[in-house]
Amino acid sequence: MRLTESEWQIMNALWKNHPATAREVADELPDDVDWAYTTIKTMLTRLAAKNAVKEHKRGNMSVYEPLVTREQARRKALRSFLDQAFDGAVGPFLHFLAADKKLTPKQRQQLKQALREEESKSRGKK
Amino acid sequence: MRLTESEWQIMNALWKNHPATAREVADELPDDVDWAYTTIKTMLTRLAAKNAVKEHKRGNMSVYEPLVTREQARRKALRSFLDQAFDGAVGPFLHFLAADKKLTPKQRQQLKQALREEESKSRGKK
DNA sequence: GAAAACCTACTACAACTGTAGAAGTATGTC
DNA sequence: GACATACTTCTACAGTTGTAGTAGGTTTTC
Repeated sequence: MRLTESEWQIMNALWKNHPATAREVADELPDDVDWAYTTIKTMLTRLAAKNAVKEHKRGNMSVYEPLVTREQARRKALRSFLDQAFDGAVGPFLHFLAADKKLTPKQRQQLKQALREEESKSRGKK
Repeated sequence: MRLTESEWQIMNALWKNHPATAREVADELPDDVDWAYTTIKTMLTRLAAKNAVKEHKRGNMSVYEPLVTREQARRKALRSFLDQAFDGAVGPFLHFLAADKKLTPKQRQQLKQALREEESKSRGKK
C-alpha cells in the first residue's frame, strides 16, 4: 500500500489530528496546499478504498480515521526508497547518509546519540 | 526531475554500465524484470525527453548515457522522501532510522563508523 | 419557509505510467 | 538476393494520479 504524493499530504494532516472530517483535514493542510474541498473528499475516498483510512458516518457526515500509522507508512516508504535507489541495501545507504555534506555537525551528533540510545536499549533487553 | 519506479530500474542498469545500447541495458536489468525490448526503448526515450539520459547515434544504433549521476538521483529521492514523510525534517528522520529495530548491530556500527570518518574528514578541512 | 451554506456521491478529464505491438529499415547469413 | 534478425520510430491503451465540477440532499439562518 503505497501512498502517492497527494495522499501523503492528506495522511499527514489526518495523523496530526484525528478522527477528522474532510473540513478538518483541509484545515490541517499546509498553507501552500490549496485544494478544492471536493479534491480532499476524493482523496479521502480513494484512501478509504485503499484501506489507508476508515470512513465513519457521524449523522450525515463522514469522519475519517487513519488505518495505517505514520510509522508504518514511513517504514514502507523507506523500504521503497531503499529498494529503488540502493537495491535495498542498507549499508550503502547509511554511508551515503553519513557522507551527506548537508548534515550539520549537530545532526551527526544527533544521529550518533540516537544510535547510542538504541544500543543501550537493546543491551538492556538482552 | 523525478524518476518513476520503472525508470529507476533502467537507470540502475545504465549506471552499472554505460554508455550502453538498449540491448545492453536489458541485459543488466535484474532477472525479475522481464520487459519487452520495446518497453526498454520506450523508457529510454522518455528518460531522454526528461534529460535524464543522452541518446547518441552510433551508426544506425542508439547508445545511451546517463546525464544525472546516481548520487544526484539518490539525493533527489531522499529529499522527496524526507519532505513527504518527515516534513523535510532531517532530525526526526535520523531518530526514526536509528530506532529501526531492523538495523543490525553491525549496521549501527557501520553507521557510527561512517559518521566518525566524516567527522574527521571535515575536521581535516577546517 | 425560502435562501444560503454545507455536505455527499458521482462524474470528468488531462497528464503520467507501465507495458508493449506494428511497421518499416538495415544487417547478417546461406 | 531472399530470409531471418535486429533496430528504430510510432502508436496504443488501460490504470493511476492530480484536480475539480455538478447535482442533489441537509442544516442553518433570517
